Amino acid sequence: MEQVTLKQIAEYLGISIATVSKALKDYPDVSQKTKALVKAEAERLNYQPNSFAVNLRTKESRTIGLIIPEVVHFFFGNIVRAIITQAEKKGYLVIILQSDDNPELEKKQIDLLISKRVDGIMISLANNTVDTSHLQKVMRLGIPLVMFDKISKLIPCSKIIIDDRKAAYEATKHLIDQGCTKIAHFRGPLLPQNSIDRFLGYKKALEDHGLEYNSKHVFLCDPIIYEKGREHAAALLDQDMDIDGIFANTDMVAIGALSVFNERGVKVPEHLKIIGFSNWFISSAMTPTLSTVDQDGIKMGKKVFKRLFKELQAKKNGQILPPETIAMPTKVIGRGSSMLSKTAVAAKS
Amino acid sequence: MEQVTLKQIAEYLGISIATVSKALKDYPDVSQKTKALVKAEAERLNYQPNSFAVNLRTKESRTIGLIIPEVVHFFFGNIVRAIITQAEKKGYLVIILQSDDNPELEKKQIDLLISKRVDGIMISLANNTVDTSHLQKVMRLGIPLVMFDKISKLIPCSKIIIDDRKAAYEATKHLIDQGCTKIAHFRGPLLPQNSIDRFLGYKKALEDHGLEYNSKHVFLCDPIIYEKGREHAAALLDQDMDIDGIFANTDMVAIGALSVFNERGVKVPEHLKIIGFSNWFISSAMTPTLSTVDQDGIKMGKKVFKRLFKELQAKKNGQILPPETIAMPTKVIGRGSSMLSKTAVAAKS
DNA sequence: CGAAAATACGAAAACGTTTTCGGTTATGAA
DNA sequence: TTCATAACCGAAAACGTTTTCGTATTTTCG
Repeated sequence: MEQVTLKQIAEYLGISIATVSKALKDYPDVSQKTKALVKAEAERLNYQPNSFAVNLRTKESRTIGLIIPEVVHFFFGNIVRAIITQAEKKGYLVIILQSDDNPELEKKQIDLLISKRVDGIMISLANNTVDTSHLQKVMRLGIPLVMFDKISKLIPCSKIIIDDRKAAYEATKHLIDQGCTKIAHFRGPLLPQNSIDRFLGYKKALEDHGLEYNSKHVFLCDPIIYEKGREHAAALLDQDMDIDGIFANTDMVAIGALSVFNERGVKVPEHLKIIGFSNWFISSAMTPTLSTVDQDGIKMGKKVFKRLFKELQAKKNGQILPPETIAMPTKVIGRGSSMLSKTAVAAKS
Repeated sequence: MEQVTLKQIAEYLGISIATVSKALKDYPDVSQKTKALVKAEAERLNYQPNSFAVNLRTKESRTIGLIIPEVVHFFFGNIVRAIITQAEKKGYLVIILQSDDNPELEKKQIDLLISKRVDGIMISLANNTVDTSHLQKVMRLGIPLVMFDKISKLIPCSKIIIDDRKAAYEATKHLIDQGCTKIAHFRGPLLPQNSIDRFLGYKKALEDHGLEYNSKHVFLCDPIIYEKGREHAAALLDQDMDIDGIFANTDMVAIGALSVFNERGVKVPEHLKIIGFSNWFISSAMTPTLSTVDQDGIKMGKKVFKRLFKELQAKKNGQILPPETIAMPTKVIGRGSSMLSKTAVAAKS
């Protein structure tokens, strides 16, 4: 029941603790013979180093922290998954915390991770995080920090993002290409850079294609949930607005809208075309299938960890890497909700 | 940049390390005056105890491990979320590992958690885990272990589950109550107790209501994915099987089937009724809305952590609790895919 | 006033590892 | 044989905390 220690192996073999330790780590100043003996004994006793002691001595925990607004989320879920997998391959364990989009909680969680002495931190900010003092603290302590998806431009750390503006532009352009002329936007909350950029991309696309921008055609979804999609879709119909296309901030919202149109007999895509964002798995299972913007969570998660790992390695060598911002590619996926032809088309971006 | 230690506070105040430590922990043998001084100084220097040292000394990490087959999953996602939240409230951090339904990986991850000296472990087994030696090892080391959802009856630890058999029985009965007489079952893989029990519940319901059980009406979904639902639904139609109801192992499979019926113009629920399992959020957003069995991941997650916490506390007091198996309630949720009336009905269970 | 009891503090060991540095023995060369 | 060198091993410090136990000082009370 009690875990075996170096001391026990040493006593059993009648040698010193130091030699046992060195033998197990293949130090050159231990003979092959004793190495073999020690290793055999360690194996036999099922020795596992006490990581508390190792951590204390080496000052590293081989553990990294991850804070995200929400775990139950197709996009974030994939990121989490990719990060865990990659980290494990490199011998790192991941502590995951969920901020629930609550800046206060986020702050506490950062402190928690710091006090646990994690080697590095990855974070996607809460929607309305404005005070960034907790993040500055992380930087000040020299803990490698990588932000992704929802970032703050104020913090000089590495960031993995997508070009939301460009992606939104292309989603909107897709609707225009399909013949839409009056396009509404179901936007996300006002604060996060994310929703701002998507909104700006939408607006720019309209302007570039000679369509009038009308602020009445922009609906706020805060929070970004299914119900908001339903709500605004219903409003659209009730007010008899002359809309023939919708660019939704997120698939979830688009699906909400879609459900209202299905209920009310509004034909999609004939009467109205709609495109979402994120390419949740479920969007391809809807009727009609939902057009969307593909945003690969797995690739992003990989990138996030890899960047952190690089900074971790650099720190070990006493270096400090200059922050880097990487934009992941996205692509518009045209499906049944925006295209009459049944053949789905993918436009590169 | 360097973290402040007890020693520094002690030197600054000209007192001993021991007194500083005790002052911060409100030991009775420290005067109010010095306590105040120490606390003020600690606050000022932003002291945070080095958890490595604390862990080493106290032999507990205040960290627990969680292994699940898949993070990106509505049900598991909710469980993860609930566990993280509850754990944080009690001062525990959670290390999450994903087994990808791979028994080998699961084994390695258990070893990883043991070597990290987590205080306790929560696990939902991979679908085809048969060798349970790694779990026995956990038990042998006296590490509190709680299994949930996908469990092994061979391990004498606490388990949080649902009564799959009963739930499946009631789902099938629901279809029968709606007038179905030829009911197919899209079942899960052969090994996990889960799918076995759901299958058995289905079979029992048929028999209890005078309907003939026909093994040709049972379709295997392995893995349990959307595509399998589509595949079997298509087969059903192609072979012109005279089926008027489907009980699917999972909502995902039901949604796959639903999409085929939508495409092929099979009216649901008029021609055919269908019910899923798990009550994924998305099931209420489908057209038609999907009937299902509600299985509350959040409640289950809470229960899982609470049980582990209890065992953790007991262990601290040198006790060891007898294992307990808790079944969480489920309930059938009738929606558009199985009921003609638009009003959804919830039958208690 | 003197003894007993209460109060406040600190010395030191312990947790299990890593790593430096010095020492001992064996090896080889002169 | 002698000395330099290489090969191997171990003593000991260090990481930062917690906690026991002893001691010195003060207080209490007969």
